[in-house]
Order: sequence, then C-alpha cells, then structure tokens
Amino acid sequence: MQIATWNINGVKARIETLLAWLKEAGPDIVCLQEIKSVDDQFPRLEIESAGYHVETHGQKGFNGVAILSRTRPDDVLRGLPGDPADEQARFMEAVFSTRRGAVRVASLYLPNGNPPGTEKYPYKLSWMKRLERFAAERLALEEPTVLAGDYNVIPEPRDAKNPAAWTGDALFQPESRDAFRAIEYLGYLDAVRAVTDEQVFTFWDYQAGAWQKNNGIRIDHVLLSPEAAGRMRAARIDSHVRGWEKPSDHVPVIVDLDL
DNA sequence: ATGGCCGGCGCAGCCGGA
Repeated sequence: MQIATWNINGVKARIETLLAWLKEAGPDIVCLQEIKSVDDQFPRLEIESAGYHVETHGQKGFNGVAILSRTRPDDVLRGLPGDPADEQARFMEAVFSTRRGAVRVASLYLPNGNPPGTEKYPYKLSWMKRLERFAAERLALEEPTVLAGDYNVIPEPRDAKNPAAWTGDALFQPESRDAFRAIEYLGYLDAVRAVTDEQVFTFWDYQAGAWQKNNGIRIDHVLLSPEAAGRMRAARIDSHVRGWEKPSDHVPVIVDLDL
C-alpha cells in the first residue's frame, strides 16, 4: 500500500499536475495540503474519474487539507483536537480497512510560524504540542498510524542546502526542531530518514532559481508508528515532479507499507 | 534564502507562503 503526502499549493490551479502524478505513481492514499479551496469548489469530479474517493477539509483562500483514496475510509476526523477556537483548516485523519486491519492516516499542514516575535510563532509551537498529544493518543492504540504532511520544520542542518541561511527562521528554530523531535521520540519513525542518509529535499522556492541550483529544504515528512514502521517496504521523494510544467513548490513523499 | 515567484481574491494590488 502506497501512502503519499503532497503540499499541492492550490488544487484548482494544480489539477492537471495532480492528475498526471496520480496516473504516473498510482498511490493508494494521498494526503494533500494547501488545497486553498472550500469543499464545494474542490475539483472532486476530475479526481473521482481518476479512480479516487475524495475527503476534504477546506477553507476560503488558503490552508486546507484533503485525503484521496482508492477505497472509501471507514471514518474521518476533521480538525486537530485540543483547541476548539482554532479556525484554520490544517488537519484531518481518515481510517481505512486493510487485509491486515485498520490503518490511520493523517494529513497535516503545520503552521509556518514566521516571523518569530509575532503571534504566528507561538501558534506554531502550541499547534505542535497539540499534535504531540494526538500522536501519543494514537500510539496507545498500538495500530498502524501514518502522520503525513507539510511539517514546516527542517529537522537537521543536513536537511537544508544552506543551513546558515535559515538561522532565526521559524522552520529551523531550536524550539521547532525540539517539538518535531519530541514526536519522533514518542516512538514515531521519520520514514525518509530511515532509508537514506543522503541530503534530500522536498521543497524548492519559486524564486531565485532555487530548483535549478538545488537550493532546497526537507520539510514534508511521513512519521510512522511502530506498527506501521515494521511494515515499511520503501520510502521515496518524487523530486522530478518539481521540474514539470506548473509545479507546486513542494513534491510528493511516498511510503510503501505491507498492509 | 535574499535579484529573480506564485495562488487566491476579485479586478488592483495585497496577503500569505517558506
């Protein structure tokens, strides 16, 4: 079972690119972030025609997440628990039946948090604390759980082409990195880091020829509970998609689980 | 990563992104 995450940067502007990648890669489940669409305007018909069920959690203008899947989920949760006042559409979870039992898949779009010194940064850190609590609760179920998305965290210096340039940025602040590591230390595996020690990226800015210079960062991650990690066959980043027409600035990250 | 962009909203230019 192939499970992917991709910050699509506007699903309506990106529908042709998305359909081309679905056809090429044929994933079973796809977590999308930054759909920038309300639920009613999501390009549902095109994606259903490609053979996918669609569940969305959108809002007007920005943010928004979705989960596409070959089979219909048994259950869907919208919104990250822990703060009823949080209006931003950044999290959803779907539960699927497999021949080996249930798998839980979350699509998350963690706040950017820039610039530190504004209210955006504590919002990021409190959101991460809520995510840690959610991750701990799911861990207690002792079932395969996949936490996939745009974490907006550069975990280590080797996850940036030019780490010095990110000093002071919310994506690379010690508190952000600590909060990411705290979730790993609960018992979750960073799937891509488990399969390679190479410098690999998932995001290249549109500006200043970042893609051509390979000036990227690794901020899109798939974290696996022990029950999912034990079933991992492979993990990869589809970097070539960044070179397509009308690309997102992020590329898909895919894990293959024996489920 | 500091020169260079992009999508949404809505019809001009600003907001948000990373």
